[in-house]
Amino acid sequence: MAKSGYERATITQIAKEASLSSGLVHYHYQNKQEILLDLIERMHVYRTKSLVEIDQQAEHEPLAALDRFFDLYLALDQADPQARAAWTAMGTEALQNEEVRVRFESLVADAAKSVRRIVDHGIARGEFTGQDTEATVAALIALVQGYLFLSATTVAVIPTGSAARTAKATARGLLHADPL
Amino acid sequence: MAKSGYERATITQIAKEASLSSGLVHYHYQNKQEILLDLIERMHVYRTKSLVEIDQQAEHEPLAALDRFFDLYLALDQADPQARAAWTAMGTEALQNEEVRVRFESLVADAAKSVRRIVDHGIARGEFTGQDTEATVAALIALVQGYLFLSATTVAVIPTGSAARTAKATARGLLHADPL
Amino acid sequence: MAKSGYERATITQIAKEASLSSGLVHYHYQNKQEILLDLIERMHVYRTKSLVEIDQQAEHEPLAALDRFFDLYLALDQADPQARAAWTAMGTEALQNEEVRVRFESLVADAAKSVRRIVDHGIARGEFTGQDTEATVAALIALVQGYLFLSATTVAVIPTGSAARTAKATARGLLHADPL
Amino acid sequence: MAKSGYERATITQIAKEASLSSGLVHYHYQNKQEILLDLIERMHVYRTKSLVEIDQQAEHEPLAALDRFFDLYLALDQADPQARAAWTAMGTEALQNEEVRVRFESLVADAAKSVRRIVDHGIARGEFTGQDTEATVAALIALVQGYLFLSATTVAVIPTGSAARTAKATARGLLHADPL
DNA sequence: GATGAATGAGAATTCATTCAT
DNA sequence: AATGAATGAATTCTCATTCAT
Repeated sequence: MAKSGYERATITQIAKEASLSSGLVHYHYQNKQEILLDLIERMHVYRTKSLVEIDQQAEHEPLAALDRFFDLYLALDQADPQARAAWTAMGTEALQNEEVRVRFESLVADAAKSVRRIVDHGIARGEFTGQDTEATVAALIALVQGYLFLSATTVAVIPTGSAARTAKATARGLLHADPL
Repeated sequence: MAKSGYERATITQIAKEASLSSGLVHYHYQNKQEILLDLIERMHVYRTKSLVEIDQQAEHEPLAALDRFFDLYLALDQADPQARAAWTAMGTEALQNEEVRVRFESLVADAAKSVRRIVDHGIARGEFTGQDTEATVAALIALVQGYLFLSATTVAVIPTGSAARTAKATARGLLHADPL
Repeated sequence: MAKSGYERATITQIAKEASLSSGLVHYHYQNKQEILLDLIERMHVYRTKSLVEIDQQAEHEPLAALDRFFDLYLALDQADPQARAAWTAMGTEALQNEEVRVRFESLVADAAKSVRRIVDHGIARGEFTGQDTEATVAALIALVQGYLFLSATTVAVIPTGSAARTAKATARGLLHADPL
Repeated sequence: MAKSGYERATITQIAKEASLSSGLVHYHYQNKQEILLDLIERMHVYRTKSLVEIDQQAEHEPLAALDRFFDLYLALDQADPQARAAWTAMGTEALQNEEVRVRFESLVADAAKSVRRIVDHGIARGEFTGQDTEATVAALIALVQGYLFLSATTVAVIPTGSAARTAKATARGLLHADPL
């Protein structure tokens, strides 16, 4: 699904890639959508580990925590490229499928919660300034999602290599934090 | 395609919605992909009109031009909701299809060009400050794309109503421009 | 479906037997069940013609009309064997499928209505005697259905050749009519 | 199989309903058909007990024996509803499957044998009159089978509650026995 | 230009049956 | 005896595309 997107990924291909029979896939998952929902669940677990660490770091080093957040979602070298592609596949299907949308939304909400923690602590510590925290958090999340999507489609406009770096710089500008 | 996405839209449905027969659709378009490519082309024409106006405004009122840019892509009340949905459908298919990707990329490039003009003029006029123009432009485009996508999927995280307003505020913070 | 029953009949087989592609079958029928429902509808039309004639005859020659009724449903030589098999297939699926059940029921109701007409006229003319008309009609319909089913399954118990003749004799006994 | 019919009943469902694993079902039965054949065999044993009693009663009280026969197969309150449904499932599959047909036929033959005994004794005792015993027996069996089937499918035509009662009345008419 | 029936290549899904444990 | 994962053939259904009219 990460490779081909939800629609184009066939059960047969998925099975073959996992060296399974197609029947077995349906033995474990009632239907194709369930595979995607499980993928989202696994993504949740996968990301939660890192987000917990970031949450801890947020308390004392909010700026470093923010950098790490961007690295987690955007850094092409560090972040699992499969995870990036899977994230996009989920989001894409969420556009058409209510059940997927709801689960994907909670994935985004998790990320937003961590960002909010970072921003709150940064402001509390005087490292960031910002009026509308809500809007800032939304902007940072949108930034991540936008970079993620554009780096996969519009190579020329958003130089892929520097998505995380650019995001970090943008965030600093937005939060009036010390520049990179 | 805007309604259901590229994959889920069937030729028969498209034909019915246009009060045509499916055969006639294939008389005018060689295949389904060509319909999408034509849609992208039409989107290009459709957006070009507005972008030309924004380009003109950029010279003397860069901040107002920027606001108008966000309204064009994000404002739920002003922007054509079909256009928003169509944009997302194109982008989604661009993820899987090289030919679509290339055309979609030029759509994004058009938008990026306008933003760059705005930023350049704003800096020249002393209304904006910013070090890395390239990064700023990329950030603003990513912001638009991110908001567009998230407002369609994660209702709770990004309050749909205020996407354009939030984007405007973010941009001001990023460019050190006068706040809203 | 008449040959193999509803479940065992595959769309592919049905298509092949009609020299069609399986896709075309689904172009005309939304799903397999619709084929059966159409078959019931056609059976209704097919039987209605004969039942109308029987209804007319019932007025002046109730006994002859009754004979003709049995011939219509049971006579192995006269009745369309495909129609007999189709009737059984419908009834069988009606056991499991509510939508089919309802339509099949109205098929049976049509037959019952004709039988009631015959019995009523016969009693009015003094050719039949019988106390509980309702029960008699039900018995005659059950008789037809039972013979139909048993002649298809239990060759030894119900000698197939004489189903109609036996039914006629039974009906005479039941109605105290002149014997065959 | 009684619940869903032979085709729709899956081994997994059967196993679950019996609190077994699907593998164990196949340990005891070579294939699905064998389960049905065993069901027929069990039905034979189950019915034989009652038929033996009816056979005994037939000698001295043929009319009462006949009533009991109808109650055994048709009475909604007395007869095991599962047995009724199972009977129908067997019969349905017998239409398509020769091996099942043969076994089901002997089930019907058992019933027919009892009915014949009843009729013979009734005539011998002067309680019944009838010319063609063979035809009368066939009619009574067909009546049972027809009621059984119609009461499961055509609720409106055959009032379910009174199947046994109606059958008894019909039989009396047919045999010129004292009315109910 | 226009229609819509027709095709056929998949796709998801089901399920009896097998088999390692 | 018992489990339940695993297989794979079969089946329904979808849909882009073609084509006779």
